[in-house]
Amino acid sequence: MAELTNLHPERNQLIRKIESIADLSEEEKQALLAMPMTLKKLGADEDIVRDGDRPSECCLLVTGFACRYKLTAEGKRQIMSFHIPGDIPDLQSLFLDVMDHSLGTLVPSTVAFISHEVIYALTRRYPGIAAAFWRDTLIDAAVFREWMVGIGRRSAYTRIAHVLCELLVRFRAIGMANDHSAELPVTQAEIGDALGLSTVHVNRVLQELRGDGLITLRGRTLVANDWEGLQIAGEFDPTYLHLKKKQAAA
Amino acid sequence: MAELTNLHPERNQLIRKIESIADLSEEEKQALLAMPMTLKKLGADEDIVRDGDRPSECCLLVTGFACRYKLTAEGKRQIMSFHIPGDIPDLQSLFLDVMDHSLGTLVPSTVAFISHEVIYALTRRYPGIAAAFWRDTLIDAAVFREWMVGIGRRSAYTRIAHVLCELLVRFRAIGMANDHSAELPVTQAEIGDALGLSTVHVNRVLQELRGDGLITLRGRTLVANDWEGLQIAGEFDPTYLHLKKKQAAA
DNA sequence: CGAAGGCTTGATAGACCTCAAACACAGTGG
DNA sequence: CCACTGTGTTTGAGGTCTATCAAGCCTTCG
Repeated sequence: MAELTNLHPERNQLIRKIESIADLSEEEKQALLAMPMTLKKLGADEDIVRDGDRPSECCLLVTGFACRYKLTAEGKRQIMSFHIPGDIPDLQSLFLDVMDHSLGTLVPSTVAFISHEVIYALTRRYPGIAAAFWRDTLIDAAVFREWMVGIGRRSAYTRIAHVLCELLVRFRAIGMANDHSAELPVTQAEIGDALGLSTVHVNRVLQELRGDGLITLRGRTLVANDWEGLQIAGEFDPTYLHLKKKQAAA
Repeated sequence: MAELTNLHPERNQLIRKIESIADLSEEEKQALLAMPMTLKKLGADEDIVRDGDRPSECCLLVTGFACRYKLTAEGKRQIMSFHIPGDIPDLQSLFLDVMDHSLGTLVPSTVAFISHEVIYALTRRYPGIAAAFWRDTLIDAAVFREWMVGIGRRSAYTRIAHVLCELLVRFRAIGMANDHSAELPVTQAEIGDALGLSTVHVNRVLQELRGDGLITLRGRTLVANDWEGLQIAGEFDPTYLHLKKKQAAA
């Protein structure tokens, strides 16, 4: 993934992401780079698509950070996934006409919209792109499964260690983390909404993780002081991310 | 879906299932009916594929009941989905080489194995089949999302009411439930493992649901005495199942 | 009929929640 | 430059939902 043209930084993000999970031919890469898309800037905490919508385009996250979430009847929020630049968080809308959840930004972000028809055409013409996109949605589901185990069966301590591991690995895969440190784009409340915990409890467990020497967390900067230990504490095994070899752990 | 040939009951299950979520041309139906597959009978609580495996075939559930699950380090089990006849629970193995979870039966079942190559060939030749299968895996993910909300943010009472609703609707979609009653193929322990609850607590909440006149449960027979009320109690909205119109609620 | 699995019940404990308030820090505006 | 505001973090004190442990009971089925 060395020399991507710098003409379309938003497309390069996408290529980098796809190449972290699948192989593309040169022709397929060119086709992706040529996709028509319209850019849009958004502030923090803005919805991109809402539960109940019937979108006719998919959203590529170019910069920033986003999440998918649902609200319960009593107004509680469950975040179901975090998304980083290069992700197409609502790719599923290609075949599921009604949104069964919402997609929103967590920090100021830029997104690119690509019409369903363009994507259809691409997948019809290039089986490799279809396979890569399908695989992407399958990995999505794999992450849901992993989170479900955490929320259902693991302690708050383990769960929090686990997301921190996941975020670090995923940031590394797109070059947004050095070694074992990264800028966390999420608040403690958002971590709570993702893991089914209260903000207060997240805060206390975070202190415990610090006390155990696993992490330091100053401002938004997360450092895994003991990467090995953090993985063990979080029962973290990156297999479920289905990254191509190199990108994985270490 | 009136007159399916009775020559291959295992294939008809599949067609019925696919037709509950997508449209198939006559030619595509014939292609599915012609797929080579090998049948196998299994007892209760037997694994079909295991975490870590690299399967070269997919499994079609013909009769019985199955679930996908993971075990935590301490040996706790999280069930991530239930599967009914017609489902292909490990379709994701088509593009994710390593299993990140296990698939097992809950009652004596028959399954049919279809090689990945056969499915590849079919999806390459028939875009409609590819779309239907892709859509199936996307619905899978939609169910994961819904469960995540339940486990993370809803009370045990709501969660249990919710699964009961889901099971009833899905059984109805394949003709295995009359009105608002069905044979539950799961134990209370399994419901607990699916919802992140202990067996004891499942039992107590079930009694509460009975006490509130929402259900009766004698042996394995579940009756939703108050279907409306049960849906409200479970905050159940079948949209996330993405069934084609007719099959949905009522 | 006996065994085995599943269901039910009671008592106790603990993980995590809720409420409430104080603190820290960054950005805004006078 | 310094109050002023707003978000996010931290701390304290209960409270509760759900887990765990331990029996007893009921079906089902060989």
